[in-house]
Formats: sequence, C-alpha cells, structure tokens
Amino acid sequence: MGADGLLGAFEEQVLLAVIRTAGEAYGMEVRRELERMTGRDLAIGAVYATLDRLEAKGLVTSARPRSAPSRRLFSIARAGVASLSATRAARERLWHGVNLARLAPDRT
Amino acid sequence: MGADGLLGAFEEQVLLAVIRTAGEAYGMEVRRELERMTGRDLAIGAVYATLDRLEAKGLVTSARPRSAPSRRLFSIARAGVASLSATRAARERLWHGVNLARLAPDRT
DNA sequence: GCATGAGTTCTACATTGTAGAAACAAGTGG
DNA sequence: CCACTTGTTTCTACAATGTAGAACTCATGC
Repeated sequence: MGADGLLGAFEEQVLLAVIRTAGEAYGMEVRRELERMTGRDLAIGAVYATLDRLEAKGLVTSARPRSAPSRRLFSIARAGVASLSATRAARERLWHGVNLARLAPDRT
Repeated sequence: MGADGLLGAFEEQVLLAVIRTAGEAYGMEVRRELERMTGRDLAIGAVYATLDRLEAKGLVTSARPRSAPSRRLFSIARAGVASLSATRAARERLWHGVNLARLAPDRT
C-alpha cells in the first residue's frame, strides 16, 4: 500500500477475491478465484504473503473456524472496503478523459 | 509490471499522466500532473525511476527536442497503450459484480 | 499407522515504489 | 564574465510489494 494509503495492484486483486469468495475465503480458495478471473496461475506463497500484509494493515481479518481450526478464513474489514473505494476513486480521476482508442501513439 | 504483463499501480498512474500531458510530458510536468490528480506530493525520483523502467520495457519512449536538448520528452508507445488496456480489462473482470455499498464488512 | 489431499507457513529473492541530494542547463541582473 | 535562480534530470540508497516453491501440519480414508 503506497505512502498515500492506496492499494498496490496485487493487493487490490486479493482484496476483491476475498470479497468474491466471502464465506469461504481461505487462502487456497482466494488463489483459485484469482486464477479463474485472471487466467494465470500464481504461487500460493504470493497469496498468503499479501493476505498477511493486508491483515497487518487492518484491511482484512482472519479467524480459525471452530469446525476447522487448521484453516484460516479471511474477511474484509471496514478499512479494507474504504481502501478499495479510495483506490478506485483515485484511479478514476486519472482515467477520466483518457480515450485509448483515439490515441495516436508513438510509432514504436 | 507483474510477471503477467500487467502494470503496477504506480506504473499505470505514470503512463496515464504521460498521456494526459502529451506534447509536454517531460518528467517535471508528469509529476505536476500526478500531484494535481492525486493530491499528494511525490518525489521526483519516483517519477523518473518509473519512467525509466517503463522505457526499458518499451511502454514509453523518450526523445530530446532539438529546441531543448537538456529535456527529455516522453511519449506513450503502442505497447504502452496495449498494456494499459489489458490492465484495465483484467481489473474490470475482478470488480464485476462487486458492490462495495452492499457489503457487510467484518465489524473491525 | 500410513498415504493422500487440502491447506498453511517459511525462506529467499526480484521488482516496484519512495526519497532526497547532486549535477546540469539556461536565463538574468550586476 | 559571474553569481544566482529556477527548472530539470541523474544518481544513490533503501523500503515495500510481488513472486516462487519447498517444508510442514492436519484431517481422512484405508
């Protein structure tokens, strides 16, 4: 997360995947969702590292269900929702008025 | 830029700022645009470092105008446009169906 | 009890993001 | 010509994020 409180690209993806899998958002499942949506396969370590960092910042929380104490179930925290929304807003400002189709790029 | 060819968060911002300032996109001006749009002040080194990395990957090009050979004018390359567009498309897939407003976040 | 599958933790490293100081160029008043 | 100022670029260093895969832990079925 930048000095400005906005999310990094992968952090944002992970957060969204946690939301999308709400209720069964444990590491492996988050990874599967990410792979489904992006079409690439990614190392499980990448997911957990990011999840841990997000938790350290208070953007997600994790708990071990009584029924399956060896698993860690993640859920989005208020701050996580706020952060996603700020990230999207900032980006929209930058994109506003940009039209890729109409662009005459350098011939390289 | 991730292993997948998508842009990092800051890379995307810089690329957009280059587009937005097309014609006078030298480092300082790109920084000013970024500061205008995001409201935070950022170190000039951050901008040049990123611009150099983008150039190394062929997403922008730079040239020194005859009239002002001490400046470096950046412009977006075809690959840069493609990369922006792929980045946006991937993100839209992840966001699709997510409604932050309707979200019942963890009470943390 | 041991193989298996699902999940998690750990370690290590590459790439990005951030910061500020140093160096350079051009113009300006003296 | 020189000191000075302003705008710009380059350099160096470091912190945070992104990436990878092996090791380990549990639960389950056999």
